[in-house]
Amino acid sequence: MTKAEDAIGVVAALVRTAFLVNAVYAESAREFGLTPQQGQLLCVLMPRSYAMGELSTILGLAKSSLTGLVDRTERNGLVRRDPDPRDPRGITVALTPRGAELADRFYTETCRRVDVLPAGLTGQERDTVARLLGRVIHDNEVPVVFAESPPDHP
Amino acid sequence: MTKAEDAIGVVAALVRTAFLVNAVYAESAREFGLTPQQGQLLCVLMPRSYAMGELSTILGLAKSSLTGLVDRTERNGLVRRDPDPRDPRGITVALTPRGAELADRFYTETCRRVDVLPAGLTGQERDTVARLLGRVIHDNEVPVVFAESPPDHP
DNA sequence: GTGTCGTAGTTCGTACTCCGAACTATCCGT
DNA sequence: ACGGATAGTTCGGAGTACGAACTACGACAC
Repeated sequence: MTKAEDAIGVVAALVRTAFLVNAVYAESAREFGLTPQQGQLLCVLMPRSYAMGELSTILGLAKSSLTGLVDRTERNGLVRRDPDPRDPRGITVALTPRGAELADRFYTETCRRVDVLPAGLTGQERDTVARLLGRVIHDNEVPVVFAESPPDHP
Repeated sequence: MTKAEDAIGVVAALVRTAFLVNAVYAESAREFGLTPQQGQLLCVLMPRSYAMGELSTILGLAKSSLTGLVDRTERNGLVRRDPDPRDPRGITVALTPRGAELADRFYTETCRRVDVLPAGLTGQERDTVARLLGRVIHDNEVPVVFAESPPDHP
């Protein structure tokens, strides 16, 4: 049984877990020569490419912020801007081959690192956490900033 | 029952929850005229003051990064640098009255906002999440960047 | 006492993040 | 063809973060 002094409320549990996960995410990105934001961009683009406006919504950034992020990531050769054939104003951002390869490696390694965080939980407890947080994510319409499975796509 | 397609693994659940909580935290800070980092600094300092080196460890920042953060927060009149009586080299960072008042309000409001995220869960489910994440936090020795209860102190 | 080494914080230069306001160019409805 | 929405970019400014180099002091040895 958990001692009373160690008990914690949902709110603190969520905030502190977020802090932990962020730190791990940032550390993982760092070792791939990525900033957390650039890593996140790569992860979002793994399944498919998006327009700037879509990315802006998904990542929760102002469009002007995104321009810079894509600029820098593009300069690193990881993403590419393609014109949208249907609308001359629009562009779509896609991973370059190098970006896709790096995204895969970063994603895999980050999964590995986050996976060990709940190492002290039983398989069933992990499932419970996944299921309950899954509901929270669903209820709050959290965008897919981190996919469930890697290149599981068709 | 959750549909299979909605099922999610622990890793993605943790990463996406972190994303959600961060966004809420940042939004809350913003409305108090704080950056997330400054808000976090205030929250850490709520129970007591710390030396720069301690803060550096707690927040996971390089000491040089912390100097700037404390500088800016100090410039805003929210924290104060006091000399450490026991060691002329050291200083301790403490909340000013204004900082303490703002920290309280920010903390309370942020709690309120994070608290509604798992609104779709039953009381028991919330307890389960709190207990399991509490173990993860404990196992990974996550510093108290966000306290359990507000000014619960004597 | 006087080295010498470690520790506490700061400074400096650099790169990145983020925003809002203003701007350009194009789409779309009338 | 006009006028209002929409897609992205540019610009200026504040903040974040790091490592390397530096200052100043404590602590231990001799």
